Amino acid sequence: MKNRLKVLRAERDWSQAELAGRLDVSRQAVNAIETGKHDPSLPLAFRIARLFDMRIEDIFDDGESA
Amino acid sequence: MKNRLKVLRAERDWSQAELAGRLDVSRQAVNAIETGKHDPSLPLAFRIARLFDMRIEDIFDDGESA
DNA sequence: ACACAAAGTCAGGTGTGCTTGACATAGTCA
DNA sequence: TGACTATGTCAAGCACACCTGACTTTGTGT
Repeated sequence: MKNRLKVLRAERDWSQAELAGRLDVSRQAVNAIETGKHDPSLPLAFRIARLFDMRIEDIFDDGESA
Repeated sequence: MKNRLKVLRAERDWSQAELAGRLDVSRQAVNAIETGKHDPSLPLAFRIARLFDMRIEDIFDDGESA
């Protein structure tokens, strides 16, 4: 599952630790999602989408055509 | 995490087993999601949204105000 | 009463999302 | 050089998302 977390974070000039704090998860969890090691849980995906005021589908991409 | 799976399924007159087949998961997985015992993984949430041609946020509700 | 389909549930197992704590590396700056 | 920040990574552990297989319950129809 690809995602735009790193870009969205860079646009706001946040560190991984700063983003982790805003999402109430560990810094390692943010890193693992950004580097593609894990997909977030659905509740965490909701928190991420809400934080950036976007839809989940606009942040994450599971690669299926349509 | 609340969801509208049961209603969407009823609108199409599908059994849990039929929906499970279309999502490529077990019947018990569908049942657990409908009865609120589990949240789906993000990839499964994407498959569900795609199957019903809706956004994830229109099917699932994590209860946060905005 | 009987058969059947759908739904719900349980046990036992596997894989993963997330945790804390620790450590390595690279970049910046006094 | 030495201190500090950001990032990446590892290990060990916990909780949960899924699995198969089996069983019970409920509703429908003969």
